[in-house]
Amino acid sequence: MGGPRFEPVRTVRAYERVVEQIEEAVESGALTPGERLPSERELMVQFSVSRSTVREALRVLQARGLVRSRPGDPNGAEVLPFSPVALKKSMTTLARVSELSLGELVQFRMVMDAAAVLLAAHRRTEEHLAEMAAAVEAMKAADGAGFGAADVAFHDAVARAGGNKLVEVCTDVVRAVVVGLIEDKLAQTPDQEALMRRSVAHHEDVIAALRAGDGPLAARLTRQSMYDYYAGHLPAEERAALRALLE
Amino acid sequence: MGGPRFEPVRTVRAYERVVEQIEEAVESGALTPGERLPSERELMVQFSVSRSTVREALRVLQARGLVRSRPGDPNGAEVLPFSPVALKKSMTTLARVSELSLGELVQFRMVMDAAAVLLAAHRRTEEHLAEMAAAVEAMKAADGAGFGAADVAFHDAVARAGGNKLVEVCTDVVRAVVVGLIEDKLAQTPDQEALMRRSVAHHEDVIAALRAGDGPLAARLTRQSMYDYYAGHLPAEERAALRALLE
DNA sequence: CCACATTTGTTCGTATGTATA
DNA sequence: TTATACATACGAACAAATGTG
Repeated sequence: MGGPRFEPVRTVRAYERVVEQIEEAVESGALTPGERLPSERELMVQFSVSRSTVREALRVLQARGLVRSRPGDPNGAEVLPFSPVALKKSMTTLARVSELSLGELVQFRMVMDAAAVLLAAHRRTEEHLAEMAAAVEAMKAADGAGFGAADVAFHDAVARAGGNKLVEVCTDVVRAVVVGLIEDKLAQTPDQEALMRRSVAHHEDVIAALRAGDGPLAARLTRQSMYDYYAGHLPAEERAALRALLE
Repeated sequence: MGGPRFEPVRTVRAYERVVEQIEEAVESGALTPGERLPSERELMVQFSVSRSTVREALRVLQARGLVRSRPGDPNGAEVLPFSPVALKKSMTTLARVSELSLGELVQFRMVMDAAAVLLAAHRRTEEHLAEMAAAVEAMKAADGAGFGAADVAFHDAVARAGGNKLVEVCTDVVRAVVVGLIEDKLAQTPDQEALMRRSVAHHEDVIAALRAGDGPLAARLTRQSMYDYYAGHLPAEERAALRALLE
C-alpha cells in the first residue's frame, strides 16, 4: 500500500506517432503550405518504421486535409494550405448519420450569418459594400442556377467583411451542408419567383443597414430572411425552434 | 462539333473506393453502431484488394471516427456511434494552422455561447436549471483548479439545454481552444478572487434569466460576462472588435 | 520526343503480440 | 491453458505515374 501510483499505459500505434509528429510540424509552422514532405522511403528511415506504417500515417494526414500525395511525384507529399474540406466532411457525416436535423443546421446558419453581419456592420468598407451590391445585382439578373451562386457570393462578402476567420469558415461550411441537403426540395418549390424576389429585397435591406452601421438591424433582417427562405421546408416543431432566434 | 461532352476521368485510388463503400453503408444505416465489419482478411476478398489497401481504408475511416479496430479482436472493426471527435479535430486544426488570434476565438465564443443561452431559454427544464445551479455552487466552493471545471460544467449544461447539437459541439470545442491558449495568462491575473466572484454573480443572473424565459437578456449577460472575463488579456484593437457584439 | 531514375500505388508473404472461446 | 483467429508491423516486389536530362 502507498507505493508509487502507476498510470495505465495506453498502447499507441506506430502510425499514430508518425501522424502526431508530422501534424505537430505542420501546425507549429515548421512545415508551411507548399513545402514537401520527404519521400515515403525517406520517412521510413527517419521514423524507423516500415513503409506500410508510413503510408497509413499519410492516409490519415490526407484525410485530415493536411497533405496530399500524388503517384510518381519525386518531391514527396505536399503540405496543403488550410482548407475547410475536412470540416465540411465531418459536418456532413454528422448530418447524414442524422444526428443533426435540417432544423438544427438552419438554426446554426441563422446564428452564424447573423454574427457575420453584426461584425460586418463595424468593419465594412466601400469595397465590401460594392461586392455585396454586385452580388445582389447578379441575383436579380440570374436564372435558377446563377441565383444560388450569387447568393453564396453575397454571404461570402459579408463574412469576409466581418473579419473573423472562424465565423467565415463556419458560415461557408454550414451553408454548403444545408444546400446539399435541401437543394432538391428547393428546386420543387412552387412559387420560386416570389421567394427569390423577396430574398433579393431582404439582401438589399441588409446592405442598407450595413451602410448605416446598424449591426443589430442587419442581424435581425438576416435571421428573418433565412427563416422565410427555409421555414416552409421544415416540420412545425423545428420551425418553432427557429423562431426562438427571431426575437 | 457538338459531339458528346466527355468529362475528365479522375483516377480514384483503390483504398478510396473501399472507403466510399463502407462509408456509404454506415451513413445509409446498412451498418449500425455496434455492428462489426468483416475481418481485414475477409474484406480483402470482398473488395478484391490487398491487405494493405484494406488497412489504409480502415485508417481513413478510423480518422473520420466511423469505425475502430483493436488488435486481436475476433469480430473485426467496430462501427462506432457518431461522436464529434473528428469535428473537434478539424476545428482545432483550423484554429492552429490558420493562426486565429485570441480575439477572434473569444469573439466566436461569445457568439456561440450567446446562441446557446438564447436557445436554452426556450427549452430549459427544471433538470437543466438544477444542473446549472449545482455548477455555480461548485464554482463558489472551488479553489483555483475546480473553478474552471465547474465553469465548463455550467456552459455544458446550458448548451445541452439549448438542444442544438452543432451549437453544443462548437461551444465545447472553441472553449477548449481558448482555455488552452490563455490558461497560463489567467493564472497570473492579479485580482483573481474578484474576477471569480463577478463571474459567479453573472452566472447566477443568467440562470435567473433562463428561468424567466428571457433569452435576449440571458444572451446579453453571457456576452458581457465573457467580455469582462477575457477583455483584460487582449490588445485594445481586439477588445474593440469584441465590443461590437455587446450592443 | 524519348528514355531514365525515382516515387507512389498495390500486392504478397511473414512474423509477432493479443483477445476470445 | 491451449488453440484459433485477429490486428499490428515488417519487408520485398512489381506496375504505373511523374519529373528531368
